[in-house]
Amino acid sequence: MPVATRPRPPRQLSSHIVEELKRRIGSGAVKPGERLNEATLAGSMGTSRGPIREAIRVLSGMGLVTPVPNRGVFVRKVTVAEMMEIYEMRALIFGFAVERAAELLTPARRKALAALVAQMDEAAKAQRGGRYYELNLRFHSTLLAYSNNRRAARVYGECVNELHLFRRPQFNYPAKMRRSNTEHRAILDLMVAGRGAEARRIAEEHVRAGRQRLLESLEE
Amino acid sequence: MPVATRPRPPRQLSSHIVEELKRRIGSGAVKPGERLNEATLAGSMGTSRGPIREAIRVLSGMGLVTPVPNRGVFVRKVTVAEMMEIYEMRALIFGFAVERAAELLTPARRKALAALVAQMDEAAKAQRGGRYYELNLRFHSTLLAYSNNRRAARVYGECVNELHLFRRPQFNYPAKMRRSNTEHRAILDLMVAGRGAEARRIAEEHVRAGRQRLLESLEE
DNA sequence: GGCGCGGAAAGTGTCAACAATACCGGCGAG
DNA sequence: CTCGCCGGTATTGTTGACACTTTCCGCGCC
Repeated sequence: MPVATRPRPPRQLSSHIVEELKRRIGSGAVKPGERLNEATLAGSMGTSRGPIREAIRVLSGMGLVTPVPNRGVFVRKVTVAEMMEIYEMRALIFGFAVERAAELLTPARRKALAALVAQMDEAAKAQRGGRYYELNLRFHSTLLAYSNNRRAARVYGECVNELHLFRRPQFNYPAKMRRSNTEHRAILDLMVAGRGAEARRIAEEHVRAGRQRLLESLEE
Repeated sequence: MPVATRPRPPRQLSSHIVEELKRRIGSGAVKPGERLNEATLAGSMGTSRGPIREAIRVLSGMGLVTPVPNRGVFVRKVTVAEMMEIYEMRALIFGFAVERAAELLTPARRKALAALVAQMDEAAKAQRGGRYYELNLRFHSTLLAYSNNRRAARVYGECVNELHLFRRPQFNYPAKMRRSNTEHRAILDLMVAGRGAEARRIAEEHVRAGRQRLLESLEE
């Protein structure tokens, strides 16, 4: 009986499996193009194939995996061309969100963003790439939240998720972190100054610059 | 044996169920906020609950329905506020796509778009609202395809899907159709003239104008 | 030696039954 | 009369078993 062997109580819903699978895909534990074996996953999750299949269908609806009839589902393989397209969408939406967030900026929000930038400075100084990466995600998603457009935030989140695979090993060099954070500060300053349109332009360039940095690191 | 009683061979995959459910939601056969009963659906589709559940999970991943643990899934209720947000996204992405499509315009593509505009003129003259609606969707999705950014096309398609419920009963008045198509022609003309940035601005306004028209028709 | 070909193995697609949970009555106490 | 308790019922969550398809490997044939 697996009752005693499982520390956590039997999960109430298959949504936990979705999270676990997203984590495995995002962390690279399962690589793009790989097939998800239902029986194996069921074994490793301590459940039956039913919930696994349902979780897989959720991922399929989100476009993270592509199902092939009678052959199984394969984790989405993001080509470089697709990556470029996704980055363009990210730039577009992020720029939009920055301009909106500038219009809707409050003192509290301004403080929260400034705090994040300061923390990123510290992380860069301490050469803590992982921490910077995490704060960077938070900074961007916070801005999206401040745009008061949940739809935009959702789409942006999906783009970021799919770029995870490519972006993980970035930000190991302090120079890159500093340059990136300089752009963050420029965006925030322009927002505070009420120059939303300019902030938007810088924000778009910021994302495109990130794409360029990633592209160069891929070609090595 | 159901072999002889079923005209179509037993469906190969639950993806047909997904299509059917999307159709039912899009056509208003099941209304927003309504619960999807697995057993009932299974009966009406002539299948078991398993495939139904999987199809429902796909819709859940796409955000068309929201699952509540132990209570079932409910079709997404789009509030007016959310509709505004989605329209903003649509305007943003459509404008972006128009500018890109202008850069990538070829004679063949130009002809295809012009043909659609001409057909919409005919539909408007014949007061065929349904046909105009369909052509209108095609015109927009064609432009998205011509932007050569599949990601943008996908997100745009999702937005349109969720707006379906609101937009269906539009375009019953010839005046609205004509005005809408005038904007289409303006966009295309600017694209052909190589003035992509202006086309983009008009395209954004075109979507926002559609939103405004819809908003007014809702307040009656 | 290369090429189909048949059959076993693996894996997905489907189903019916069981367990667990939430809704909906009525009933009694305060 | 209202509030809380308590069964009955409907519905979701989960499981194991079975059918079907694809894949792969060894074998015989050309």
